[in-house]
Amino acid sequence: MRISKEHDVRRNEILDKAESLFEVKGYNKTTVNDILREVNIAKGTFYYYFKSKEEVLDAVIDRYLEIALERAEDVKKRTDLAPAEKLIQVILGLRMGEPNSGVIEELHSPENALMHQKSIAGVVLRLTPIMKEIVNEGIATGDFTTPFPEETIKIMLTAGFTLTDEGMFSFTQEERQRLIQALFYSFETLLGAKKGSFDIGFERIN
Amino acid sequence: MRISKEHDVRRNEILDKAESLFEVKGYNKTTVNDILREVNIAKGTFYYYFKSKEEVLDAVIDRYLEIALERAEDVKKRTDLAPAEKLIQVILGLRMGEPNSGVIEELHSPENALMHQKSIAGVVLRLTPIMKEIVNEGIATGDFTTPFPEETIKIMLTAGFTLTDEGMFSFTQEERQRLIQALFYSFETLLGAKKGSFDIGFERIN
DNA sequence: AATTTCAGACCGACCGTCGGTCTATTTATT
DNA sequence: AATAAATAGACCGACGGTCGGTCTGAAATT
Repeated sequence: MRISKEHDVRRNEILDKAESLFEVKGYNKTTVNDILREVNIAKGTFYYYFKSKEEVLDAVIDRYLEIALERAEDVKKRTDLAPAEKLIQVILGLRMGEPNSGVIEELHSPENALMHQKSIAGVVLRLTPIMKEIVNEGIATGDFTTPFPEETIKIMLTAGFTLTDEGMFSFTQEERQRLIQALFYSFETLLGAKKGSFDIGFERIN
Repeated sequence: MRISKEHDVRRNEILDKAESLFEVKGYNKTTVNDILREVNIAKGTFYYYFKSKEEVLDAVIDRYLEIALERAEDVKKRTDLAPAEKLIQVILGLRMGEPNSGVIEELHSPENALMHQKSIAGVVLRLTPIMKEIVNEGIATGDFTTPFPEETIKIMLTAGFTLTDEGMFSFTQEERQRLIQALFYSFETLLGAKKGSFDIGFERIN
């Protein structure tokens, strides 16, 4: 039996199922055949929409990044938040290392190394410009002072993204909270922000 | 024709050739058959020494880490260096992101994602304890002040390792130098060290 | 209104490659 | 001679990807 659908509908079906499979079994262990079974299509159909399994991964990550970027843009525009608070919001919006939230980070490392790497690269490349504008605001208002605004952002994004990845490092609840505290404290320090301006309550990270 | 060798000799032969293949073609694209051809052994021999291709990768990385750790221990012991200078030495000893130096970082990302991830995890896990001792020295002498010594080390290691990976990000010569400056500046700042104590001459990074 | 044409969605058999297994055989050790 | 260690390479199954072709609905032609 043959079911024909609109291009974008089918494409998104594939993306949705692939995404959840990647989350559950990891990218490596997810077979193209797994995806076919889930979406109920034939091999040919899959390769009609994507030219490789990796391209599906790219598309999945892209979709996630698009959402994150939009959220970040919204936060940037707000006038009721101080620059520091905006940065906190943007970072929390990434929901780094939190299972079942976005696309990223499940299971043990070998399965998801590629997904992890592509995610970091994407986040750093695309989120840095927006965050840089926020930091510049902060510099203009005198909230921040730093000789390396852009580099500071990149450092904090990579470190945060990698260290909170449960597939790479494991920690107790306390270690995790302490790490997150340290990350925000470091951001604050490197930006030369007022002490305490990057403090977040525990409720916000769990 | 059949050539028999001592266990460790053969094992290291495999490791050596695998390592250079990983560097040249990347881990993913390097076939077990490639390794066999290079070492001139049969499949059975390979799997007599290693139970999987991934185990070879682990062994290669482990060898690299062993060397880095030894260097770090040596630096730690020295009495002619200030803590800050010791940390610089340890980090430069990693030769992060430098092609053809250690095992790590060649080519484009997808091929080496796993290698990269395992390297970071290994470096962070095994190097942090040693660097922590050095930082503690610095705290004792009053050179450093920080509420998060261990976390600071981890942040700087992951950021440095990832951002200088030419397989993930590309930069011009100037961008690269500026990034490295920023990394050392950040380390200095987060450790609360005296300004300029982490300054390095350009000669030392090229 | 009936028929032809066309494009794009879809199908699944097939292929080459690759990591890994199995068992036989040779070499070293005692 | 017996045993263990090392080597060999034919073989296997799974996987990503290809290819030739089919189905369907809508536009164009008659």
